[in-house]
Amino acid sequence: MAPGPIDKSQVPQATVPRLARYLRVLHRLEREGVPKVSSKELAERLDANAAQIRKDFSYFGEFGVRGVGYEVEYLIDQLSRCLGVSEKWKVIILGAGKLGSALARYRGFQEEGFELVGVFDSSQRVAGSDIDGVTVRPERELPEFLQENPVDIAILTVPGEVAQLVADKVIAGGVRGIVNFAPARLASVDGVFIRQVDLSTELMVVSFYLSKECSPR
Amino acid sequence: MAPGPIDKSQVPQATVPRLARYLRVLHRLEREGVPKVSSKELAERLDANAAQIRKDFSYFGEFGVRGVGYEVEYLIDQLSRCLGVSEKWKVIILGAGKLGSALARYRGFQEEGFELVGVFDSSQRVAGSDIDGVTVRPERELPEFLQENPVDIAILTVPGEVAQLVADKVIAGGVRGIVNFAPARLASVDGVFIRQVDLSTELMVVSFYLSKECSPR
DNA sequence: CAGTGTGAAGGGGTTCACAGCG
DNA sequence: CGCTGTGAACCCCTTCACACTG
Repeated sequence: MAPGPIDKSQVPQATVPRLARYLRVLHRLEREGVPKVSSKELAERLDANAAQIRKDFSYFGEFGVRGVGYEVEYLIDQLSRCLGVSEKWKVIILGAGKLGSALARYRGFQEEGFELVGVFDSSQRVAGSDIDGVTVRPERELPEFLQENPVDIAILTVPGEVAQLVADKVIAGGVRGIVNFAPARLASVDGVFIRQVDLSTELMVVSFYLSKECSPR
Repeated sequence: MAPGPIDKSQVPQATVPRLARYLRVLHRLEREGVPKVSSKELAERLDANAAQIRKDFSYFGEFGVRGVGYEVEYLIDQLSRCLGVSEKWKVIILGAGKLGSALARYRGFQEEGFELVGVFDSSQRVAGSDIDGVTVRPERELPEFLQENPVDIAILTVPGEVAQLVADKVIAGGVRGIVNFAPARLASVDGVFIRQVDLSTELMVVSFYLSKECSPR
């Protein structure tokens, strides 16, 4: 692959979440003190296809040594850079309900370059309370907060009915990335990346494959 | 499409989660009192392609009336049956941590034919506590519980290190479907459907598309 | 004649197979 | 000689276009 900046539109969308998974396994290998790894070994750990892994890497550069494999630490550096997790991203959570506060307390996000700088909720009841050191603020303070504290990514865990409204507010406040857990499609906006996550569909997918058949009538 | 039982392997994997989303929009239309809908109208609500929707339906039967569209209630019945959510599925949650208890309290699951019959946790501290009427039990009671109460689906929200261990236990206990939120691939087992959900990758996907570029070195 | 149902075309992603290199 | 990097084949899925029908 040619050197120089990579055109992201050339990278298959399906590749991106896989890179994140590769990175997780690589971190584990690093902790285990494994210095190098082949695409075949990685594939076994992930039960994936070795060629797939090599091709995914190839969109970004040549990270391996032919006949040998990949140096774990070097590969982690490269993939982190490709995924953009070497940068420090400022994150806020909108909606301190069940899911929102669960995510706020989740360590995993913090570990990979994401810094939770605020939690907002419309309810007066939860406002002022504290989630692992981050204060829950009333949602009406959001515009002012965004003006004073530039935020990169917003996680939406609000009810579906207000999701679009809240999304509009964070976008107006300069947020460029949204992970939406609310069961509502958000209108797309130029320059803003929106990722939809549908937890409630997951059980139905399982239900589909479990149910014996689905004959008409 | 021919009548009679449908072969699930004929249905594209990508179609299944979409059916769940169609169903959600249809339920909203039902609540709004809309009696019928065309694939074009559905497509606008979902921002999807109308032909896609029609093709997805076509794997299961002919649900519409040419020149008219689809009757909302009838379509809901048909899609529910296809997805298997007309049946009542018994669900347990393994791991009453942040995410586990958030999911346990989540109403959405209950509404679509899924019945939460148990929550289990390895910690003595949480065992005995109560989440919206469901008692959290110590994990060692799991085998006995599964013997007395047949369970269809298990939701895994345990730490990654013990996920495989816990999965083995529920499979041994007769569970045939697993939704795994733990950041660990589970070994596949014949006759058991496993769905992997990776929350921690979602932020990285956003980070990828936000970061300006990823030039080598 | 409007909107469904669907064969066929098109595109994207995965897998193969092997050339290339350490 | 072994494993990477990658063009090409393959496969799955999406989209188009239109025949079909209430």
